[in-house]
Amino acid sequence: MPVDTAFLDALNPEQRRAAEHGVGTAAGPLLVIAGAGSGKTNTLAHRVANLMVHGADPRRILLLTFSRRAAAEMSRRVERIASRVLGVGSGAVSDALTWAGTFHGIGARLLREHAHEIRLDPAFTIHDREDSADLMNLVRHELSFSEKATRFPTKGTCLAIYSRVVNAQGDLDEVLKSVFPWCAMWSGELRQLFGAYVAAKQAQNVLDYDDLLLYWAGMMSEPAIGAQVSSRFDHVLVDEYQDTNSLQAAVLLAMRPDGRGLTVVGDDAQSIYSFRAATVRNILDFPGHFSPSADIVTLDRNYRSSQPILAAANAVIEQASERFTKNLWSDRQSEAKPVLVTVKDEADQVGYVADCVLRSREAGTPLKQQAVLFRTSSHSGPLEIELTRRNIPFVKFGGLKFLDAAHIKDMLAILRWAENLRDRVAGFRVLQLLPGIGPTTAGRVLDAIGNSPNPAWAFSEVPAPAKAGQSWTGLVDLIGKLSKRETAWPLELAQARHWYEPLMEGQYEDAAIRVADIIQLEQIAAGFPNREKFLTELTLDPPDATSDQAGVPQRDEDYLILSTIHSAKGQEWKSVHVLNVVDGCIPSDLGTGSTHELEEERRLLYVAMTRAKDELHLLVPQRFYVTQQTRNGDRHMYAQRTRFIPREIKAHFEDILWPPVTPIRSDLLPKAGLSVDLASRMRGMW
DNA sequence: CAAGTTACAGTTTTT
DNA sequence: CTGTAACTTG
Repeated sequence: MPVDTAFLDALNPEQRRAAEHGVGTAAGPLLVIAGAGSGKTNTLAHRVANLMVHGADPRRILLLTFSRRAAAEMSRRVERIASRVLGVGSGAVSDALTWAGTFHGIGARLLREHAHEIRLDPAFTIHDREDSADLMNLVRHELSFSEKATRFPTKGTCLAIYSRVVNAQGDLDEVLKSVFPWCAMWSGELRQLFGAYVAAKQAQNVLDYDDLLLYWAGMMSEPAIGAQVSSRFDHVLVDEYQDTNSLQAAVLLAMRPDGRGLTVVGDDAQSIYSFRAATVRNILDFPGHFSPSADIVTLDRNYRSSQPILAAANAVIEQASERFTKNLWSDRQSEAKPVLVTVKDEADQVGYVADCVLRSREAGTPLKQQAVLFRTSSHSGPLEIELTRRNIPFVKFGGLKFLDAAHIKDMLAILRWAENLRDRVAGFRVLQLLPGIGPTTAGRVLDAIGNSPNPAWAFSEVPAPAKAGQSWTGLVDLIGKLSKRETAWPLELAQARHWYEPLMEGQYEDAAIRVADIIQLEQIAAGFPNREKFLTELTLDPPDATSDQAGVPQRDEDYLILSTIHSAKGQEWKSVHVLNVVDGCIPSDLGTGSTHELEEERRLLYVAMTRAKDELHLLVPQRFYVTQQTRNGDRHMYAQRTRFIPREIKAHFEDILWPPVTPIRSDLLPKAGLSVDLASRMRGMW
């Protein structure tokens, strides 16, 4: 049957090649190297649509993206293209494209569906990083490692080591030597700790982030089950492949051992997640995994940025010691070079950004089309204050989240404990909400429950601890009801709130605000079909924006975007400001240890710069505030322009000083000007 | 011995 | 504007 593929005419030849690759017959593996702004999402969406036009079943297409937001965007685009061509009603396509999500999210779903085959209780709950660290801490104390004469690594470090070993599929001693050399002396203890940690997770029926991948990989390595799982899909497409780690690659290869129907898309120049064990080797080694090896399509035409912005970004990435992709090109001519703005300090930096944002808005660029990016979340603090002062609405991505607030975590812990009474971290938190119950008592109660075959019953039988007040019976009652699912979702939350509210009033001064947050949580909960889905999705992909008004952004209003560079991945704006383009921030002084880390910082600047379409401002404060770890407290530091923009490439930028200085006539104030200048330079040397 | 209280230091990036 | 450490109190 002839198929109408006129919709592919909108693509350029390379994009079209990617979209049409191996359609119809069983397609061989395909690697798409897609530079920044090269229409990657669009190409992938066209490919999916084209597969469907040629008869692929959307329910048998697995689409692995890096966030739920990216998955939603992809579904939306596929929907728009495919519904027109296939002539089906609105929503029909994206509803059928059900297997779109992150590796972790898809892993969780597959594990629940196949739980019985791998002897896993499908009611498992998922620990986020902090929960995992708490459990690690519990185990660490049980093994008395906290009482070592020389300091044992903290819970966070222990978890980081564990996670690294799992995700990089490495050997503990190797990982210690290369990434955590200062912990190498603890190798034996760590091994013991991790063993106990794994045992604790299993006893409590909880999985951490890494387990979602690890169990998935394990499941795939059982020939019978693996074949069954992979046979559920005809096509597997992976976005942002440069940011996957070795464990994810193993899962992927197990899903498509011969590479049939497999497409991966990525850009090694934008690899910025190696701290999460992502390895650029994945994308480089991809073609060679198969025979014949995978086809490669390179998209190097940039549709996003103006030529001068692109030239500057290329100049930055060109200094990288190792590179695989070609320079991007664009025919979006423009006179405006990116601007390198030198300002005195952070206060001026913030003033410049606010002025500039408002000016652009007056000139017709809505706030939503503008973004301010920064290396670390805390760098935006002063800006947030200034924006609030000037009444400029904004939404911040990355950093502290709605879910991180203590009262929200309390509520979620109640739900999670009810979902899985063996989840010790959740129970530990909930029990200690009661006045008079501390770690020891909570631990005793949990022991009584955990050892019982019927935890819910065991909990109702636990004698009320002497010091716990009347709230005790309330809690037993609440957990009983919730775990028996006597209340319809999402009313459970209101029920939990009624128990929690009085306790909160004793605990917090601002209880009223916090109650409002919880009510907001209830609204979010209403968007999920049930408790399990709610808890799973929320831990795997928490709402990542915080606005000045806590919670969700005001829908209709215009607002400025603030984002960490990491969270800006895949996005674009007309005008972009990057804060603190200064050695110590970019590269972060924590990231200059190895050339490996340094190269990643360089790519980070590249990613930030390539988000801009028409206007790009890099801010260089000469003096900035650091919070010094130990002695002397906070102090100012004299900063230098980032080493990634050396003198040789400065010609790509327009250099300006702000606020503009009116030239001082040298015959009037020569000495004062000179001495100030020298003094700061002297201090700047140290 | 366990809980509560106070003091104090600490802050990359994220599924 | 939080988590931990040391101290005080029941």
